[in-house]
Amino acid sequence: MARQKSTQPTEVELQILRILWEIGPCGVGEIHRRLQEFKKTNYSTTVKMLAVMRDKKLVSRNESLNPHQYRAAITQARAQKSMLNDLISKVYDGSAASLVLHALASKKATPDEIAEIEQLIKKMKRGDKK
Amino acid sequence: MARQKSTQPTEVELQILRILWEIGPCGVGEIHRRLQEFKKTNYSTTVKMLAVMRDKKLVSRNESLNPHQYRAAITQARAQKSMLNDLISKVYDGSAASLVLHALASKKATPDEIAEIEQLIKKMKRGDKK
DNA sequence: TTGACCCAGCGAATTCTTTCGCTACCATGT
DNA sequence: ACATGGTAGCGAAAGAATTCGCTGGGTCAA
Repeated sequence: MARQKSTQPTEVELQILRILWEIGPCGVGEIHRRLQEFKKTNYSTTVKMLAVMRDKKLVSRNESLNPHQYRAAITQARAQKSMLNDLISKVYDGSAASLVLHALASKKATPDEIAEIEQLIKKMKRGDKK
Repeated sequence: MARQKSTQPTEVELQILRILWEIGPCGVGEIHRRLQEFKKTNYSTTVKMLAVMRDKKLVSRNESLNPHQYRAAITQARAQKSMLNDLISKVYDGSAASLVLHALASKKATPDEIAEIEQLIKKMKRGDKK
């Protein structure tokens, strides 16, 4: 009688994934060193988290190398989409549009980014017409 | 030596908040009944969750009424924004624009919503110019 | 009064998450 | 051979989230 595992990566798992996404496959040492930049946790903790994440299939590792080399088992884009869809359904009642409005209103995008968004919207409108 | 409280409402808390946002202030019974539509948890559980949420200031209640009347202590818009910003910083490296692109690409918006988004973008561009 | 029923709450149990202590295995240099 | 330092892992502890059992309060009708 308790809670069920979330389908999404947790806080710390996400921090580790972000490191792997940024620098690519590497050993525990490197991951730990990066983690230290904003967390003061023990080396054992990092090793353990990686073990847990292996159980959850969030990372895989190559044991033939020494030290063992870890790599993210999911792409950043896929994780982002998954978490975004989660948020949309759980907090925005499935309305992606109202989320977009909030996002645009609160954080300002660069002109380039705005242009990109406009392009996408044009494309969507064409798609709708047909 | 463990994890720190998240600043965001949890899964169940969110479900309860959504009920309160939708139907407005009400007693535990009503909340529990709505909750049952997609969760088969005990009445005690609902009461307990509301107690926890009161500790966290997510809800408040009026005890002079009988049964006690609960109301959300945060608005839906505020919660949405807060969780959205969380997601942007944690998973999108602070780039609201790339989140917007994902959101628009994966979920389709209605023409009306797209028009609204276009309006906002126009407004932003004018703002930038000045 | 007694039973049925809703309301309220405490404290414990369970599961997930995060953390670490302790142990041990290599290398490499002294 | 022995200390040193990076690597690896297990098992336990602590905290957070979620669940419920049990208890006791009212109200209302038979």
